[in-house]
Amino acid sequence: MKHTYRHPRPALTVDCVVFGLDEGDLKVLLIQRDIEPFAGKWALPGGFVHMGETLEEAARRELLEETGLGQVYLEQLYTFGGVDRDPRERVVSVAYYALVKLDEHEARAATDARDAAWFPVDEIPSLAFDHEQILAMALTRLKGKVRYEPIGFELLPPKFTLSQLQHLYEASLEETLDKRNFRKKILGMGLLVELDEIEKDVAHRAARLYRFDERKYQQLKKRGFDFWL
Amino acid sequence: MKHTYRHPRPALTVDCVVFGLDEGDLKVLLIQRDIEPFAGKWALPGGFVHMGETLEEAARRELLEETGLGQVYLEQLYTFGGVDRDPRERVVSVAYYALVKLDEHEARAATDARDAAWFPVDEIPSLAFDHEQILAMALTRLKGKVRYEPIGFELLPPKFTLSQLQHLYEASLEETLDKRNFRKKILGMGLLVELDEIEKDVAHRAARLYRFDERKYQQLKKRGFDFWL
DNA sequence: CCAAAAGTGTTTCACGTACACCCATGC
DNA sequence: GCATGGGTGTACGTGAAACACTTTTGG
Repeated sequence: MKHTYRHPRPALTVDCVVFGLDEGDLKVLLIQRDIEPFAGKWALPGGFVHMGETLEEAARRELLEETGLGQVYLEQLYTFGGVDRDPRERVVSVAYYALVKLDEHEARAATDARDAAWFPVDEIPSLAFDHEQILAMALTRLKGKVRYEPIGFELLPPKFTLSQLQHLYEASLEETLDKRNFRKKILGMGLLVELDEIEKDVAHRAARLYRFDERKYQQLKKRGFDFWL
Repeated sequence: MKHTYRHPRPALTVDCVVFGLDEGDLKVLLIQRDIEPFAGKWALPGGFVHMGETLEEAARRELLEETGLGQVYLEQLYTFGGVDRDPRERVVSVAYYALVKLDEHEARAATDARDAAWFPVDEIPSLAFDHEQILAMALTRLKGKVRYEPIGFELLPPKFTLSQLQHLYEASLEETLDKRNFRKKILGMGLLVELDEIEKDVAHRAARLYRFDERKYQQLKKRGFDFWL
């Protein structure tokens, strides 16, 4: 099947930066390319946008096909339109970033034909195309956004300890936080529900578990509430 | 000349939301379409991305061609990929927003064949395609960004009064600010240079003129300075 | 002299920040 | 009993917010 147009067109792709939290370490999901160009190199999961799907649908489809991940938090990052991004032809790529609860998805991460693996954000190998630039922008964005929207919870399991939450913030903000001040502030927002449950199988005093109260957050947001740090 | 591909491709366009400040009123530049679809309707300036140019270059070119504006502050906003955005065929559009010093450009705004005009942001007519949605997002973004980056100065002439600056902030934030607190804060940042000049031709006490010290801002930013409000 | 906007300080209160020790549990 | 992380309160200082009158100029 051939498709002909009066003017040449760039190809259009989506690429996804997938963040996950592994024991307090922020990681990114990469796949190893099995075809040229850049065969053997690591790259962000992504692919061509089909005619009948929106950009976000394309991103979700690629994510599912290449990494087995469904039902993730997904947000558009930026569109990369450098003329020579791809050595074959002009390709414009709409980049998304995703936040996933790693423990729920870890198993299926490497199911496709291509090799997929999680890399700590400070040990990223050299990447194909301009994917290093995309990843850098995603990190900057995550760092900025995590401060004023409670998206961090997308990286944690439904039930979590305050220490886990703190480590998440320390990892994404790249700074250490004072334990008491952190707890004061986060509990003061009233968005966490204290559960009647504690950690298990830990070699020290077990911590209380909490969950994020999405419902309450939506209510407060309507009334002009600002999440902050 | 025909161009043939193995798979169908969306067309790729750029659209620009151009903001200008007119006597304290925030305005947007629109052009009236002279061809179908939506002939006669107002729309954002924009057009197709050529093969040899980046997305930003395309946006600048369209801006120059359709509105005569060059040398403007330009930043990518979002990419709109709804399947039925354009009734003719699949078109994905990368939206940009621009900030222009209106007094320097006003004259040439309506030079092209198409009619161009500035509309106050609260009196926008019904727009072609999904341009109302794009405009709404641009306003939200402007409102958010103006708080933590000194982009507002892009809307003012090189020499301005503190009242002009305050009105700009009041217009983009949609809230009123206390005069004394505003002056204290903005002068406290040390980013404004007091000039040996005052307003002219005003029917009341003339205000002192200031200019923004771009050089100093770049220095402070390197040292981790945060612009705020 | 009147209208219109320019310009100027102080007080109050909330919140961010710094800081150190005891507790519970598993091994 | 010891190692490991869990959990808790106070004091201080900075910065945001509220608030009203005098000054200058042109008409």
